[in-house]
Amino acid sequence: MSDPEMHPDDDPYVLQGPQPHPFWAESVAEKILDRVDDHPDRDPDDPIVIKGGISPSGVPHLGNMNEIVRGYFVAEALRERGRAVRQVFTADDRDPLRKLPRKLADLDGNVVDLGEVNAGALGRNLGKPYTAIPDPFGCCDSYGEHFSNLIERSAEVLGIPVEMVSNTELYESGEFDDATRYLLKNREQARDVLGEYQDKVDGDYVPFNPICEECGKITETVTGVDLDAGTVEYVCTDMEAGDQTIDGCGHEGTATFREGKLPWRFEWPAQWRVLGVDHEPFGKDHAEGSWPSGADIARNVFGDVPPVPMAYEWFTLDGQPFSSSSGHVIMVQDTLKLLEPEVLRYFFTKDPSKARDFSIEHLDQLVDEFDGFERAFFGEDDADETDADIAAAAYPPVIRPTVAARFDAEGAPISNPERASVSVTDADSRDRLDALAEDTFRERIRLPYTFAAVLGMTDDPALREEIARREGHVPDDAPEWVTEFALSRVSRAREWARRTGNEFDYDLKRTEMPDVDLDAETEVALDELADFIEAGHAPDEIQGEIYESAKRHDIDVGEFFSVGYRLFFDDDQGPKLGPFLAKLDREFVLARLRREG
RNA sequence: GGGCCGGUAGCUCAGUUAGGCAGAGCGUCUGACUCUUAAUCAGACGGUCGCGUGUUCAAAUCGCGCCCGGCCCGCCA
Repeated sequence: MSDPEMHPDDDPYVLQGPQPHPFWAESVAEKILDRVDDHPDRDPDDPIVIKGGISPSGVPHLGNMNEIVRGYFVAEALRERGRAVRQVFTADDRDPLRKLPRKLADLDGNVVDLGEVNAGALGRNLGKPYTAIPDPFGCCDSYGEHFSNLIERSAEVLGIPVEMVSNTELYESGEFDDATRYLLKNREQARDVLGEYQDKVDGDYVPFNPICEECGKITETVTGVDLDAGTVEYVCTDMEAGDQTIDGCGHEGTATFREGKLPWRFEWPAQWRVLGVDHEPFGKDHAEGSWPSGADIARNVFGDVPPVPMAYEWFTLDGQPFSSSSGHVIMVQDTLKLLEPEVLRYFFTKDPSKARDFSIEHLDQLVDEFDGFERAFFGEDDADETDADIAAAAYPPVIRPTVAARFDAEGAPISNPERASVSVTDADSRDRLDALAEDTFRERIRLPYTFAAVLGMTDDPALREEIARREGHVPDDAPEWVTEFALSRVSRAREWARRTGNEFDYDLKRTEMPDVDLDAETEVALDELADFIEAGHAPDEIQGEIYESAKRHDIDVGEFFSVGYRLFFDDDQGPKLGPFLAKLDREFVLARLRREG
């Protein structure tokens, strides 16, 4: 094994060094155009193909979404330049199940322990292709289809148009036949090239793994190749999978090219060939491993030009690596309970060559940053030039699926839209929506995230709105859709505060009175306050009376407020108390101030 | 052991192309507002730009050496 020279175009760290554009996706798009327009045998009118792909092996977490969302921004930059783009995603579902995941997720994105589904049944399927394993949830045709569906839904809720391609179907329909035949015919050459990267490749190596017709597992021992018949002979031997061995059944049989799979290092370049892939982002795990060999195989075995690569760094979740097995994961569906989809899309506009933490604890920072990004696009901030340039390029693809979801074809706002994101690819709709974003959507109001969290202290929508108005976030003349849109952040921010249990996690203690320790003076002051409220006074007057009653009894004003917050929120801070108490139902307020329950 | 990517304020991150005063937001602290929803406003604190070294009038930025973290270099994907 040596260290083969890499073709200069195949360096996967494409964002290293000088870049022509401030937004990375535009720089990558430009690279793709250079390659595509240079390509001797390709029709410039053919759509550019961007691919991503993973094995549907378990919970598809936010990190996995890089495969789709990074490609989306590149696709958008190309569409912006008038090119037609197909974004495809291969579910690499003929890969064998190698070990049992500890966590799974149902189609709605609820994570469950392996023990909650039929683990025993799953264990019998080690070594079989994901599409040959029954769905543990029983809702899809196979294990592979279940998790492919989950990935597809993740893309869908982000409004990203992806064509899902099942690898198994590519094999079964014969799409891989030619590439397989070619590799088997040229297996000397295939061995030589791959042998540069892998020690294990020896004279017996055959780049094809049949599926055993007896036990259904992927096998590795090919004993003969019959190109004319289009078959291989095999023996079903044991297979090493990490530290464990998956037993073979010893069966000797014959398989067609459709009854097996190519080893990954060949399968990837074969996918590029079959699907005509022009660009593919991939995680850093591939960057030094399968990418260099794959690019080499494409060039020097298949005689193809490999796609424009892009290695991306991995995300962490609250500072720790994502781990499907331990359950340290978050899915798109989860994050959308905490943030608007455009904020999540924005997260993926950041430089892919840097590792990034998705911090739930500091989610308010991400949202604030997004709000600033949006203001920069609309020219509402004195953003610096670079930020403005990035916003100009990145904001339209970030916001378009949101605008598409919230306005109908005539540009009229849709109240409580069913979906938060709708994907759009055709040029006319894109233009219409971008114009809509520029003139109508620019009126949107974003409540500061932490303020929205505080508004979540009450479930009463009218009260939320009133407080938002009183605090000047929503002007009197705001159109109805603007108000609704502004307040739609409250439930998400509320969920964030609740989940993190942070200082914005106010919760009106309606049913049970929190423990309070009161001295006699304070009790009298509270009684007087209750009497005052009972007599019927305006919100501002109640606020004033809180001061007055505290002063009358020589109680520190700050402490008296704290007592109030303790009584109603079991917290030492909270909303502006007077107006808030004025809005709550009188009976409850009086009873609580009088410590009656 | 070898290769690659990353390391900038307490936190999240810009800035590294093309060398030119060390930056933003958040947090913290102080002050103001006849003071209590995230307040707001003003100000302050906060840095060995991972470490060292070389080049340079000038280094977060370029070279070399090293440290730390991650990934790859077996299999698999």
